[in-house]
Amino acid sequence: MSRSSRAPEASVLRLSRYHCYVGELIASRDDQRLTSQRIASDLGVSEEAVRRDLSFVDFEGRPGAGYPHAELHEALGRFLALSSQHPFVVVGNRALLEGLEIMFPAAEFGLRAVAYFSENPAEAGVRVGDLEVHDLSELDAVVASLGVRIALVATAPALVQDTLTRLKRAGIDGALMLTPVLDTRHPEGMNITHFRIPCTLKALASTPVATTACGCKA
Amino acid sequence: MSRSSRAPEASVLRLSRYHCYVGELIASRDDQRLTSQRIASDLGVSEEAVRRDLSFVDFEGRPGAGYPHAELHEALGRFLALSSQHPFVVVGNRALLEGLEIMFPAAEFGLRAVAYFSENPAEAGVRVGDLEVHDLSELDAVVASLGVRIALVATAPALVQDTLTRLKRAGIDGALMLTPVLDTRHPEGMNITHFRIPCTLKALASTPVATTACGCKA
DNA sequence: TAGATTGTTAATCGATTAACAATC
DNA sequence: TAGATTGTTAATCGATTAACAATC
Repeated sequence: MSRSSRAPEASVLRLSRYHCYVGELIASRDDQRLTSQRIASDLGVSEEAVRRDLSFVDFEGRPGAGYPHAELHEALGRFLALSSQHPFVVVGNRALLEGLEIMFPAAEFGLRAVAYFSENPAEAGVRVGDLEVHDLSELDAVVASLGVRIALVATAPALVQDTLTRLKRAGIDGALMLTPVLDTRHPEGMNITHFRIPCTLKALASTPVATTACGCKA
Repeated sequence: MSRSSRAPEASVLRLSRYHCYVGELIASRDDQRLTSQRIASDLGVSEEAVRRDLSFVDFEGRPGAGYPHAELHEALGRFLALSSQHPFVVVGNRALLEGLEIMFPAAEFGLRAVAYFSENPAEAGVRVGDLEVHDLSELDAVVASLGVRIALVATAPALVQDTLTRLKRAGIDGALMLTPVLDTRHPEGMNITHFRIPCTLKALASTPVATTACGCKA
């Protein structure tokens, strides 16, 4: 059931995991019953959390039965404002774009890279996978024609500020920053999540014995 | 002042940011006074949080004056159990390793990649930057000889479980996973942080207007 | 109906914010 | 000393856990 109040950030992040997860179940023709208990155990969260998270979505489970795969997936996509293969762009260097395709097969997670941009003008025009690499100057035109809203930013640290400004101007309003930058300034009205690789590596070095620890709340 | 109780995870992550930050100040010969207020404003956190976080570190600031750069950096490094250029290994594919060097210049953040491993046996032997790429089968020997403890994992999703098992056996006890996997199982006693790229992209797509939002608590 | 599982409310836990006495 | 800034304690906030009535 959908509530009046907005879902907390932590719930939204878990809901997006459920979306990937259910998508994968559907793709693999899974037909076992899908209950909060099963989701919880597969994803390593508590079953109460699963039910609580799902209560923010405009969708009802069946007491005694669980959640029908297709309807749940559809409802999660609607809640998260996702199309079936949600589009995003990537900005980085050619090698990284190539490597990323192997590490992160977007289609398997219900996403689709629709444009690549290189920070290096010399790399414009080459192909990476199915896509042509564009120069950063083409951002406006390409983004406008594709109607995409989110970006994965993986440029060199020095180019981050400029890249964010360009992305914003081109109409991108959500960015995931893979490039480590200490500075936190970013364009007004843009939604940014930082993955701080160096900080997290240092935190891992420090963490004592650690029996179990997963992470990344944002 | 160092406290008896352990610092919360969120504080450890911020402390590791302060470590990068102060290291950068020192490298750039900064000589302005270093106060909780300045750190807070530069890094986008509250000044109370800065003081609170630093209270876990065995080190005292000077009321009315602030924190001496070098001593603070040294104390943070000690708290986080870091050497001056803390070593880590990376497992992925060749293109990604190359691209990563541009996106994440480790030395600037007080870290140092000491060994690269490719999931693709055909890529063993090639050079990326200053390092030779090793085959995964060499993990044990290389890690043992270098005495490294943390890893950045960026293999294809299908190889993650195997990679983690090998890393653990080789003596690595902390890993940052860049590869998206839904499954949460991982070797006992290993400290793992997941950066969930697809989930975070989906969450960004969903997030409403957003005036300000930074993230990644883990 | 009985068994299973949902949706929601109340209690707990942890982290953040604010306030202030201690001190260079 | 006076001004500034620290370290710490108390109050607030949000998220997680646990418990249970509602329902297929």
